[in-house]
Amino acid sequence: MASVPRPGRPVRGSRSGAPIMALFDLLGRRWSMGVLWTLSEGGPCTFRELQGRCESISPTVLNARLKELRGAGLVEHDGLGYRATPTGRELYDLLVPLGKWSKTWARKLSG
Amino acid sequence: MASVPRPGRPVRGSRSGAPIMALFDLLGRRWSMGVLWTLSEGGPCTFRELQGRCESISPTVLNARLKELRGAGLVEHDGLGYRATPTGRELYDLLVPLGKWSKTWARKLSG
DNA sequence: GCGTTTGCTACGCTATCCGTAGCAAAGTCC
DNA sequence: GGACTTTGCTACGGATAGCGTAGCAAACGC
Repeated sequence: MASVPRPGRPVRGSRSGAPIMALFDLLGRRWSMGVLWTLSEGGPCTFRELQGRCESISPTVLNARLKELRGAGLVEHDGLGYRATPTGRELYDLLVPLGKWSKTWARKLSG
Repeated sequence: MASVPRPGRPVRGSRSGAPIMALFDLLGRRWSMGVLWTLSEGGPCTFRELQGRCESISPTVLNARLKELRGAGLVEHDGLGYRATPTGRELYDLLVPLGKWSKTWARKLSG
């Protein structure tokens, strides 16, 4: 499996390991933001339900993304299932404006 | 080449084509956010200089990302080179908080 | 016991990404 | 005019990441 990108160490796309590049490396993987988004919006849930919420994700990739997000301290797993950590919540809060913006973007593209 | 994700049409990861999922599809590709970030931070520049700023991107992928970002109306190309469009700027402005946040995230992970 | 749920892995295939090389078109200089 | 450089981009072959389907071991419910 690919290693979990961590700020301060060289990551894909940056020898310096600048935090933003480490973050982009982490989030710039298929389904990374989608999983965090879905988990934060819909609330904590099991692996299988998360798979269901993300209509078309394969368990292989879901598991990979969850490992990475857990390694990055954004998602955690307890007896009841998966949930966003407070840190993951923070990041989700920063993604919310993207959700709003994407709607106006959609109008621009179609109109 | 992969098609440019557009809101309103089914995209990777969402049959509904919800704008946010189309955006995640677009941004959740290697170097997508990095290119937009680099272009917005450093200002307009040529293909080759952009390649230089992104230390380790291959021209194949840079060209693919640029086509997608242009198709999405976030980047444009004139006689002088590439630049972020006003829309691309808007999106960049939403990414800036991620840059700030990533620094505290980095401290959390290392400390 | 027996069925269900859960988290996850195995497998083979496709798509994406990689580095290196190089090409055609457009300047730039003399 | 002709040589040189810059620019945007493509070709190629190999490596990595992601895909869908199937299934397994452990934990639970009854």
